[in-house]
Amino acid sequence: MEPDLRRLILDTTRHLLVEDGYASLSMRKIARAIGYSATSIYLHFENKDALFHALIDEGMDRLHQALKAVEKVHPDDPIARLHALCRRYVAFGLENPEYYEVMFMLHPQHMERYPAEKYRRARRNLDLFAAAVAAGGARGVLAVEDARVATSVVWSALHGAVTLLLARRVDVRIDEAAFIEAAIRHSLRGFVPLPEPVIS
Amino acid sequence: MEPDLRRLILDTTRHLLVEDGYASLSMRKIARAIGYSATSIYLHFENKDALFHALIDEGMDRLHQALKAVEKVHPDDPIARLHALCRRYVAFGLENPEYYEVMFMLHPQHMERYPAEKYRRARRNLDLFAAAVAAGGARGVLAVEDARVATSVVWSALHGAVTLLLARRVDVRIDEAAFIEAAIRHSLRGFVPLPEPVIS
DNA sequence: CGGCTAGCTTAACAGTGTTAACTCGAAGCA
DNA sequence: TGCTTCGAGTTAACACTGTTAAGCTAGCCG
Repeated sequence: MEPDLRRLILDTTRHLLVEDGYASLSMRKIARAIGYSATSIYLHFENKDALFHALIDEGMDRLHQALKAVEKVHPDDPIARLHALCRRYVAFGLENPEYYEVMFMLHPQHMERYPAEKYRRARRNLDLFAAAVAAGGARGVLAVEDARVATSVVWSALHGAVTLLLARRVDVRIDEAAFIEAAIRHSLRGFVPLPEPVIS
Repeated sequence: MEPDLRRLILDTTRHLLVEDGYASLSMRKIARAIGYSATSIYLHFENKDALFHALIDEGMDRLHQALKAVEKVHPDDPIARLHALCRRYVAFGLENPEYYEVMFMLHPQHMERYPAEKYRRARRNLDLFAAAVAAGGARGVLAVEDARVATSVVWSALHGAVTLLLARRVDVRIDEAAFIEAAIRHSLRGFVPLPEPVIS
């Protein structure tokens, strides 16, 4: 009956994810929400994991679009570009907690491994950071030893901030915006070229 | 019959958590492992959440002991102390993924909120970091604006590294130890005093 | 009309957290 | 000793979960 039940399932799932969270989401609940029986979902997705993988795909695409948009704003200033990418990444995580959770926080234990073939899609997002880091390194404005490692380190810092905020583990007396800005600045300051190693 | 069934439940739960992971852990499975009926667990713990809260308590204590041990090694060098605390924190997370998960990665959605009264216990661990950060700030060897924020920022970076590693999201071509060391150094370098703001 | 198929359904299996009601033995006490 | 109380542990049940097997049915093709 429905022309694109798959599309309807995905939208409803995302919607329920926002409303009730990942923990309480069930196939039967999704089915109830769309007015079909639970088994209909299995006609469009192999299982619950496959459904979440599809959501990861969409989330990665959305993030990529968001990051690409800010990337173009600073084509010639790697530091400003990196700063903007960081802000956008954290903002995306906080604006789309349901996406962020399925994209980056579900463990291999919780979910069948995200197919390796699809990892490339996920890596595109990291590549935008890597390009800015490498450009800054090449231009000498950022102290970068290994661009690949440095990129992961920055990502790691952003990921830590997002996840702590989403899990509400950050001291409530700290202003959220101030914390985010401090985390990003702190991470970028880790790239400041030093005359000699101060930290041994 | 059993002199301390509560103790047995906790140990078995931790054991199962290590072996099979959080996702596949059930009250009935725990009960089967200890040779009691599932409902016996409810005589010692209000519900599954309470059982996990007890595990959080133990994890926080273990972490505190680990951090206190390294804290005493560098009583007069805030930077070295902070560095050692960071290493130990990450090591703890990777050595005790099951504890780390229930301690810092379960969402309020997944679990009844960890009681506010017990948060103090959790905060003790952060306080060890805060003391080192504040000491470094007072001594002028670390550039610290707001010690509370700075402490959370460092913690956030460590948390990001631990969670990405546990979720196996870090590029497999990057050596784990190198990544950890880079993340910690990067975070500490964010405290290097600067003559003027390079990052606007 | 008969047969096929796509799309959806119901029924079922084995599992989950949790509650209510029960058993049963030990302890306390008259 | 006999009776009661109590507490630790039990079974049975409820309302869920993801998933599979089998069945139904409307529409299309020959």
